[in-house]
Amino acid sequence: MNEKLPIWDIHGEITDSLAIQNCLVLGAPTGSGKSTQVPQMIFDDVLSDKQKVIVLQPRRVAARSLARRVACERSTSLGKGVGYQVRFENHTTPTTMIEFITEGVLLRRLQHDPELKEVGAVLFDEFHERNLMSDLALGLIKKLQKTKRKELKIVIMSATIQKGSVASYLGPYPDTSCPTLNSEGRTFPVDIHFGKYRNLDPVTEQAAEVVALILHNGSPGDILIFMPGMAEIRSTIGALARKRLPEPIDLIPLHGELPSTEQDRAFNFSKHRKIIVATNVAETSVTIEGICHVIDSGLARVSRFDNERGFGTLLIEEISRASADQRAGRAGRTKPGTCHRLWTESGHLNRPEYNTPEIHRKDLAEAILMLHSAGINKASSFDWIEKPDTSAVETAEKLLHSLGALTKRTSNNCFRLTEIGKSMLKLPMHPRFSRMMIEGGKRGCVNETALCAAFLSGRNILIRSSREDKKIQAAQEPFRDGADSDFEVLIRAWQYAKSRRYNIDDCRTHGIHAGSCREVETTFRQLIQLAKSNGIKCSENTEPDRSKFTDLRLCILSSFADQICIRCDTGTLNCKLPKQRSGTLVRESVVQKSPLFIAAEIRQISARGNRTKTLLSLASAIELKWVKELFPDEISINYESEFDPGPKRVETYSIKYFRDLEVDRKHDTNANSKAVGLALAKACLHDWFKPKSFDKSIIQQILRLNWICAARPDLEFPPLDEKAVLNCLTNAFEGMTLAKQAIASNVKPAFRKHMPEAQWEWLDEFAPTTIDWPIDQPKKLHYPESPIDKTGKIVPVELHVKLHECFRLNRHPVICEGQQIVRIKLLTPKNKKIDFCDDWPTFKQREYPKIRKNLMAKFPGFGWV
DNA sequence: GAGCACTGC
Repeated sequence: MNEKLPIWDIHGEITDSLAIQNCLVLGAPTGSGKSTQVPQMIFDDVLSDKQKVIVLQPRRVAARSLARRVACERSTSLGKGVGYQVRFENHTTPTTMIEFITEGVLLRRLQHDPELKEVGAVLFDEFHERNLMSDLALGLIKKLQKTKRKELKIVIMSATIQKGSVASYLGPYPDTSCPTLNSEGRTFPVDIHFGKYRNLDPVTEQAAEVVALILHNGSPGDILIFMPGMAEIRSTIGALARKRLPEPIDLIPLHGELPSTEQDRAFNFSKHRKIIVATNVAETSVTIEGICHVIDSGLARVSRFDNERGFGTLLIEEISRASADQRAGRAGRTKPGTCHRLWTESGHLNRPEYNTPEIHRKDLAEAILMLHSAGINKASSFDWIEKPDTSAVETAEKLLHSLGALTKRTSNNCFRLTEIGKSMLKLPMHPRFSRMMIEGGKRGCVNETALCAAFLSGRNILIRSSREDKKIQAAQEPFRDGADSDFEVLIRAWQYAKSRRYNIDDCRTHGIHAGSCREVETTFRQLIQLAKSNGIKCSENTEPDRSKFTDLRLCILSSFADQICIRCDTGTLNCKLPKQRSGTLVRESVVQKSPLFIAAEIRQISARGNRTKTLLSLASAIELKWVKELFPDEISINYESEFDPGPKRVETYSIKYFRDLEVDRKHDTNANSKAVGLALAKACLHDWFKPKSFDKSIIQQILRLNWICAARPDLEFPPLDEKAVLNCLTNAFEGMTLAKQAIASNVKPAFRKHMPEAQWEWLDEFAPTTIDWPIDQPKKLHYPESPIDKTGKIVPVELHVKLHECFRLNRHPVICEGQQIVRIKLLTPKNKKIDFCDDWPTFKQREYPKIRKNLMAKFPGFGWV
């Protein structure tokens, strides 16, 4: 034990508090010693003998190194009194009393040992990170404490803690929080500088500028720059290389996809000042000693799950204030430091206080399946620390249902675990992948599906090649040759790496990450072993078999059916997907020729100019007949007729749909004459052509009828709205296929049939085409385009007439049995508008005298009275 | 003329 650490200042409070209460929230920043000391305090001073302490860690490295340190402090060997378990590594024995384990391990353990009988306390370390798995684990452990293990201690340890929220969640009664204790950290002060104004230059340039400033000021110490991604790291390094700096520097990129040998450069000694340009890895996963200055772009790529569309997005977002503080803290580990934030102090206040917890950002399918294994079949009513969105739960349940893991129960609207679901739970991965392996068992290709599952759950094994890496691209060519699936490329590349015993140089020249390939083998072996022990048929030879590659693609189809893609054309890589989604196949995919494929990976990313792009990757060519075989009930055929504006004719197709996605279209000669007429009618309304007979008189008829419908709804005329017009035209065009025929046709009889002849006669009475006039011929009436204005009033019918022709008019003209006045548009003798008039006698008396003189002067000889 | 953060069973 190390009693000099700050956490020991509150040792008594911790032990006293846990002696009377079973929950404790402990706020303690980095350097307080909480992760190493608190587990020991609880084991030594709180629990009775033979009760184990479990310490949950979000990362394997942390679990490993903490266990080593604590074992050392207690002078025991690893696995005896103190141990750790992470995936692929178990350094615990029945005598291990303090266990550091990762979150996934705990959730797996809960499946076998749901009561955690030998455990006296569960400690959640780094809880502020709010990983989905730790939220889920906490929910399950809390439930356990409320039911079968009332004496079980729960301790939440966190650097920054959302005030009160965890404590009240764990509170013994509603509205009563569990105790909260705080400890001091042991770090040095960091001087924070904000931008003075909003700088619109790229953050990469700004960061380089700040580096130059620090160097010119002569302030010593290494510099850590936070950027959102690889591209930005590259351009920051470029910007720095172009700058004239007063001293030689060592420029080091640092991100998760870098091979570990290159990552080590950040930790190794350098004779020059180190400038490390890093992604978020350096915020939590990796700690570099000796950093004195942090330059923070304030940005990060954040993945979110789009529940509507069912795929992930990876967009650049502004980090939270808590995250910015965490980044700043990286400058104060060895001595006082500085942090330069490339945003303003007032902008800082607009940022969210904390990052969005994973439960609101991730696909919940795996978590919900785990809840089912704990007997909780209604995820939405589970006691989460923070409830997931209803839509997220529904999306996940739908996916699990479509994978066959859940059946819908009729009563209660709950889902229930199926036998398939139970065997899926035995495999540690996303339900989609486990479903694929189970299908592999049926089709005799477990090895191949397990390998693909390993690729999907691990890091990318191929080095992402940029433009200049022509050599690497050429070296990868043999893996790509003749492949029908991007998984085949990965399998061949992995086989190559394995045959070279993961030699780093051999792999690198072929564009392969040796380390990632090694991990794939470990995962693969674990999956095969689990499959075997769970009764999934495996072949003895674990080498991937080329003759199984077609079956493999069938398995992929069965578990990714909702990610079926069809190419829009051969010229572009644009594709359509079910649910009205679309995306672009990645250039490097080998599936360039197949019109139909499955994309095992879909994600939306930020593209140039604030746009986003949906990328389809890890593609596998499939055949339409496979879809019919696997999903016979989800294929439908529709006969559809469409007007083709090229040849100006209607073409008829039989169209096959998988769900709502068009997957096939064939010309069909068995055209339905009504459907063809409808297609012509639609084309006509879209102004592709106009029948000669569709003239002003018909349009006037439509306007008159619609006007009377609005003015006199009591008369119950049937309106000629768009739908009715379409119907009339459809009838008129029935039996035709060419625009030419339609143009020459007479549409009038079809419109006449819209209502009985007697009704047309009434229409002439109520809404006549003309109105009698004291002199000359009757005058034409103009009916409005839309009979009702914005305020809901009837728009009057208009009469366009020269003012001097009105003098013999005694009464204002009316229509519709005298109920509606006609609005007169008064014109000069030269047809220029003078005014509107809704009451002629009054106009004549009041307004006309005012304009008479003027009219007389301009237009003499028109008998102005 | 374009395009990818980090974990974990």
